[in-house]
Amino acid sequence: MKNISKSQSKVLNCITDWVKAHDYPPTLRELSKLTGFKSTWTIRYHLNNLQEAGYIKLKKGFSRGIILMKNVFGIPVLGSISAGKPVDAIENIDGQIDLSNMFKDQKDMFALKVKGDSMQDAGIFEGDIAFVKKQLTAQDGEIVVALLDSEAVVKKYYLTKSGIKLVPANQKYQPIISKNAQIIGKVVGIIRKYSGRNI
Amino acid sequence: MKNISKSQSKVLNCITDWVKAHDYPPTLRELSKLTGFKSTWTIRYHLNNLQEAGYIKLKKGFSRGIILMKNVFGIPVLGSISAGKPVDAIENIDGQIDLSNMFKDQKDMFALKVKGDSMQDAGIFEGDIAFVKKQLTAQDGEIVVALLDSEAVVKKYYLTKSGIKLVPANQKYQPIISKNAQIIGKVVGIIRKYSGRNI
DNA sequence: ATATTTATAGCACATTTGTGCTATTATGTC
DNA sequence: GACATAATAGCACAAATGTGCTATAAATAT
Repeated sequence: MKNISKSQSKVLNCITDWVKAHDYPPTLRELSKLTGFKSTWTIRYHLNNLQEAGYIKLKKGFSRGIILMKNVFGIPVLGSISAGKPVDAIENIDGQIDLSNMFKDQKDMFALKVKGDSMQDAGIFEGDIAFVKKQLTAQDGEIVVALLDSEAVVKKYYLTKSGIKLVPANQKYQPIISKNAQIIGKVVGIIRKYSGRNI
Repeated sequence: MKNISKSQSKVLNCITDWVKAHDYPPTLRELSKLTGFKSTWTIRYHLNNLQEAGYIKLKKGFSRGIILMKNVFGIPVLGSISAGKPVDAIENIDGQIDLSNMFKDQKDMFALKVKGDSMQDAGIFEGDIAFVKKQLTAQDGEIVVALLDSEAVVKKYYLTKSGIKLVPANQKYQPIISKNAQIIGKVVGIIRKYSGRNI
């Protein structure tokens, strides 16, 4: 991304602030008030430049037709932290996590609250939220959600001659081999929150 | 939430669809086209009812002043899955995960890509993204990010007479006691993606 | 069958909003 | 200092947009 002038970043910051607060973009005149620039033309001037620099996209003729390119709700991912420097030193930022886009493809996705400790050794604990992509088949070694005796279980999947083998990641439990286990989906990710509720 | 009529849910669905596609709410006339209702008054009629039912909030005088109460980008969380019934049977939905709001309080938050296997037994693996809330102190037993010899480490925190004790969750590694370890923040959650990149 | 409520349409109007143009002020550059 | 360029202001205007009102159709109750 090109670097931008002071005025341009002022406008950009006002847009992101507004979006954070309202969940929708501002109009030219709202930006005019926020930035202090008294002419809508000045705003458009900067908006056009911001668009050329790749920071926003403008929809002609639409009110509030400003689309931010950088996701507002992202969280910075730090690559490394070194002593002395403050944590928010920009140089260390490795990327930006956009939680909204983290598990896109959402129409074929659902989430499941994990019960029990059978997948403990795979780092999936009781209370974790598992993100599941709906599919009826799986490949060996993938972690799946399967329907077994009208109960949903999270296990590792293997296909054997005698049927589907569902392997827990915990020595306390035994693998299950079943001919009528039904695969519901594949676990594509998990999320865990250490304090407070997850939902 | 109150239950709503067929027309009302039609309008609501059109709004959510629009927001998913555009990232900002529609105008009355755009909704008119989407729903097929030919009068803007009809739209307002339903919008007012949707507001009373608590599904949206209307900002008077603002163009596109519709605020959705349920987060659009949420993923349904299934409480239980039972045999026979299709996965998306609505009755099973336990809640809705709103990833954007999952780790709010974002100005004091950052994320960190976990390196190494020292927290393996706590279910934190290499490659996981840890969400960290910036703070300079911690309580016994909490998982913290600490600065040790100009390197950031993720460990369990304990305070002892001889200094800060940082305990890994892996028998392969030994606890570290240090007088000049500096707490950067507390790990409030983790997220893991099983295939593909995380950022 | 009649009355009442609910749902939809149509239209006029004031306000909001993006657009286009010209003028003025700063900021450099030679 | 003269000149060119960038940045800001002001204003007029048409299109978009929310608001308010009345009329009509459909559904429901009496």
